[in-house]
Amino acid sequence: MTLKELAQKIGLSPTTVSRALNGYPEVNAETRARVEEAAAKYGYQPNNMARRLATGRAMAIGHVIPLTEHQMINPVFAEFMLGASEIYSEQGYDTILRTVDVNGEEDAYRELARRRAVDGVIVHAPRRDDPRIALLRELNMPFVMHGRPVEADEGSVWLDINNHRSFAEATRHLIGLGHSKIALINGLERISFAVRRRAGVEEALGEAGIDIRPDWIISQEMTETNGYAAAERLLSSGDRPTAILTSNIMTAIGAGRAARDAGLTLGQDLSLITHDDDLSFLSNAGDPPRFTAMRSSISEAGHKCAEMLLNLIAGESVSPVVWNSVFVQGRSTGPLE
Amino acid sequence: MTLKELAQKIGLSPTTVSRALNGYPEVNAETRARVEEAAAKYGYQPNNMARRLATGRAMAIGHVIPLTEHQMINPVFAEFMLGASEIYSEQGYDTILRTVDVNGEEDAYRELARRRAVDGVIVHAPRRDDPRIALLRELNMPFVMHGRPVEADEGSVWLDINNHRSFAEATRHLIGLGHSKIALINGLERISFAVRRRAGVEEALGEAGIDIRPDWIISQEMTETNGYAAAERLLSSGDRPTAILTSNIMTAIGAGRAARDAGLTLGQDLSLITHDDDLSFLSNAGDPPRFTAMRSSISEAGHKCAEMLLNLIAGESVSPVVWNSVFVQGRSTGPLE
DNA sequence: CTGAAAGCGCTAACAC
DNA sequence: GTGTTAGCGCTTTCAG
Repeated sequence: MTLKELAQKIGLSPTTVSRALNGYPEVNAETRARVEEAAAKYGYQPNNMARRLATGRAMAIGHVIPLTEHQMINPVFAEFMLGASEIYSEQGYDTILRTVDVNGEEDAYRELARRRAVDGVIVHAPRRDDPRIALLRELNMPFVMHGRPVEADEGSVWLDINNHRSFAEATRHLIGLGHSKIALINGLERISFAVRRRAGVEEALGEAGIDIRPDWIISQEMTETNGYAAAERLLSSGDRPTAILTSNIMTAIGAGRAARDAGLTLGQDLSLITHDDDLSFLSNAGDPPRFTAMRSSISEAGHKCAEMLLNLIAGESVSPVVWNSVFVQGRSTGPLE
Repeated sequence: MTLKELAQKIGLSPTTVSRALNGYPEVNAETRARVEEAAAKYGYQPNNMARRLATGRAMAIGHVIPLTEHQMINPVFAEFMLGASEIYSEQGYDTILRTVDVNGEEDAYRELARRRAVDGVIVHAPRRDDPRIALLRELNMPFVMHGRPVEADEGSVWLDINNHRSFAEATRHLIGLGHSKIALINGLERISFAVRRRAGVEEALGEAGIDIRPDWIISQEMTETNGYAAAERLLSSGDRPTAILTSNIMTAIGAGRAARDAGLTLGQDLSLITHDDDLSFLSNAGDPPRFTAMRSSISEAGHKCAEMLLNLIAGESVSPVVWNSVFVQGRSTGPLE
């Protein structure tokens, strides 16, 4: 069923039907109702290819995922898409995915632009001196970043949680409980959030007059294996931290197990606080230890980023957004609370 | 630069230019050369939207990823896409991704079909009584499965490794080394590969007259945490297995650590063999224990599946493909080898 | 408020 | 071999 056929059925011109269905204001309310009813009745679906050609818009959003980081990005990415998809499909947009290896990133963006395959892209996990920013500007491609660029930057649009504040607060919380030997198992510091988290921790330690021990600040990919290894190292010394902050739940699970293997009881011999991206799949992840967590919902972030990007594409002006993580009291935070 | 403009530049009709660029045989070789040269010179890029409308083909392949399984599917999926993308972009196809939650799967496929957004889809990890098969047939949507359907099924197209044989061989290998107390930490048995792997192990045990111990065959999502827990249980009893087969490397890493924590030395007190999907990111995963592995390359599988699907879409007849995993001798297989 | 007409940029019959 | 002529199904001026 094409627009033309539908128009014939109800004795209107294709033009009017198109306008009615696309919410143009000049259409008579009654006419619109009639059109909508008929469209529903005949199950009319506009042909996207035709619409794309006529409007010049691709009606698609691109996501370029470098495989190097997919261990970290992937769980987050899937959850992000869940939220973003809601907006996309609501508005009839498709998601175009390009998985690339280390060196394929620039090419992928260039090709998307050249082929006019997408109207805009989402950039995940901005990095230090991120080359994607300049590239996308050069390509004149609208983009929204999930995460905040490290470098001060006028005019870019992003959504981020308040990493600095969250980690400062968590550290203050620990200090308030009486801790002074506090370690951080952070993500890779070439990604912006990790830089900010570290700064937050250091700020809180500084305020309290606690010396920063460089060997207690660990930066690595956030996997369970790495978390285990890092915590094992931290805890093996006689002079060990009494509290550990971790940057995500996988790391925390690893660290928690290392603590147990070292004969320590969480919430008693060791405090563990983790940032938790609230990934839904974790309900399946066995029975990980639970900690006081700073939660932020990735799928909501996806939802919001998608909204921001579509607004940007529509020509509206969009400002960066900072969300605060919610501080949640869980089990086994102790020892002094 | 449009086709028409390009045609004018070289004094040919748009038709001829189109034919030359699209490899139609009737074009004069010299003409074609001239066209190609001009296209390169002016950087002509065909407008995909127009081509799509004219041909009626979406020039896109769909991948619907249910989030429930993404813990398992995701690492595999990213690697798969790396291989598939090569074929897709070579042929000018886009990848359309839909991430859905538990109940959104059917809707997603229906919508892709209704909006003619894709020319075909790849179905990942076929399940027992997989509803997607009937659905896609109903929708008349070409599809290729990565993995083999559990139920015998005429006419469906898939690529699978020889799960049954691989696991049977690995088991025979262990038996040949003198083992008789062999456990399997398998994936979820509602996914087809796990059913076949179990059957392979049981066949080899049966041949050797070894009784199957149901409590030594464990079926669960393949995560490091689960692998640890399962191995811990298996090894805690006095009557413990001397060899463990695991279904993927994450599980193996977990199991390996459980063994170590139980005071066992791999390749001496315990043999560990794992299937390894050859995920490239694992080079970053710390320093996991290495085992005798049955390797299969997921990115090659993606490459091949994409090829099969595009052929299918082109109307060629395509048959299912079985690939053999390569059995690789690694470190620490012992104890008797 | 509605309609007629002209494309969007390409492909595909059909002629020559 | 190459060109001419119609579209693909929609949106969008421009009239009325």
